[in-house]
Amino acid sequence: MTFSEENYLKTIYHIAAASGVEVSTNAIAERMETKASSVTDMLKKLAEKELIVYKKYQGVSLTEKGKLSAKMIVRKHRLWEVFLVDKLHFSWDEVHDIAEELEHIKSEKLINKLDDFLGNPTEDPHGDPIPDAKGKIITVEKLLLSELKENQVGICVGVKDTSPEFLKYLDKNKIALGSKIKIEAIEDYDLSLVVKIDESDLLISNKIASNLFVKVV
Amino acid sequence: MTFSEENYLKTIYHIAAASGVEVSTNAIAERMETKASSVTDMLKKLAEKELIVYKKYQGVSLTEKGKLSAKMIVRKHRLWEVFLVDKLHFSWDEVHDIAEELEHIKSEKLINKLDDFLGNPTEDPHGDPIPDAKGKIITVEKLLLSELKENQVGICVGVKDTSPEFLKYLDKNKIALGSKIKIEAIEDYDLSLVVKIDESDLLISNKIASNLFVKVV
DNA sequence: ATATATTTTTAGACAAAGCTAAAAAAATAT
DNA sequence: ATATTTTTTTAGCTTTGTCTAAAAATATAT
Repeated sequence: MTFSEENYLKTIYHIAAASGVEVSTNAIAERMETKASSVTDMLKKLAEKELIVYKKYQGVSLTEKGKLSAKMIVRKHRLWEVFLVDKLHFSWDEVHDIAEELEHIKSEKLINKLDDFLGNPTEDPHGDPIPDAKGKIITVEKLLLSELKENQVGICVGVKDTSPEFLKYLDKNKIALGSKIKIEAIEDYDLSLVVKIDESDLLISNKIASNLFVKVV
Repeated sequence: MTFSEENYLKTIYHIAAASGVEVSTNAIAERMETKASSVTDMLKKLAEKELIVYKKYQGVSLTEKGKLSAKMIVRKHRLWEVFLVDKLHFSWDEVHDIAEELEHIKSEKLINKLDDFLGNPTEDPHGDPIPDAKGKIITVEKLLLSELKENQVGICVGVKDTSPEFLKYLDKNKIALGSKIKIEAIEDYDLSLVVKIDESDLLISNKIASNLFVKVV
């Protein structure tokens, strides 16, 4: 499989996971910052290889084979992210682009040895689950911080937006995976929140709260 | 720089290091298992980018810029090999192909952090020197085992042939970097050697001895 | 010194993956 | 129900890196 094929597969996987339905040509094009015509070409190729089910004008879905391939790419991406953060001490906002390259290294033995070396982590530095060697994914049920009510307490378990900008904001405000977040007050007008992060108070916007996953305690 | 350009540069670097003179189109083609016509095309491109000096029919040499680029690729290759052997416990005959892929990952920060993580090694698992971040290479003077006289003692510091076949032969016979090798006798007829590896006797052919680097003690 | 052999380059094709512009299909609006 | 808009596909072109076959340059041998 080429890098390009792998990238398409991964993109389709992510969009499908988020939407649940058939994935449209335009959705893929937008996400990959490419043209719809290029996407159509690639879809034909992936269908030919039986990695996706494709009917003209009807959008695509992954076959079992395609889904497994996609999960293996995601597995590689997330394991490398753990390596970069835990072993090489990169910050969580720096690792995505490098992992985008590392995820294409082709050696099952390598990735399984890396998995062991890292202690078989189940989540990457952003709280996203890491599929195991068979593609199995353990999902923790989690809520957006914006879904909590006043006085509820959550533990930060992941981020929805993984952009460097958002991650840097979190660093700056001492919010990390594992942080205890209590909703002190919700402002009706703009849905902004007064929260207690571990022991200090902070005012955060609804936009921030809508991109933070928490597990209610 | 593309993967392909990097591979050409690295090949030219290795051939030049071994021969010292201009590198011929055919030598590159042979080493890369490609056709001379493909090489010619690429040479024009690399010359255009001022990575090599190329005059038609006269062979090529690396510019300073090209040499530094090549060294950085070699640096990455060898550091990844150390990672694979030291941290992931691959054997030294397994790491070359994976490192061929990893050497193309583009992040200076990554490679420098990896270097630190590995303890700034100066040699890869085959005894080859690892260029530092500036391209500086520390070379230990070393001899081929086949150049020693009877009763001389050497420490194995590297291999000339890095093929899996040769490396597996060495493993099988308990020869590793650091092994103490004493020449007990040299057979005039075929130049085969009776040697003492650490504490046990072994008969090895001249071909083996011509691929083992030692430092005389 | 000339003929032969080898090496290198050129010319022209091809596959992969992208693009633009135009055509076709599907979705939406009146 | 028809017209308009949006989405998707097709057709044809570009670039990168490869190839084969033929031509040109260089090296070798007689």
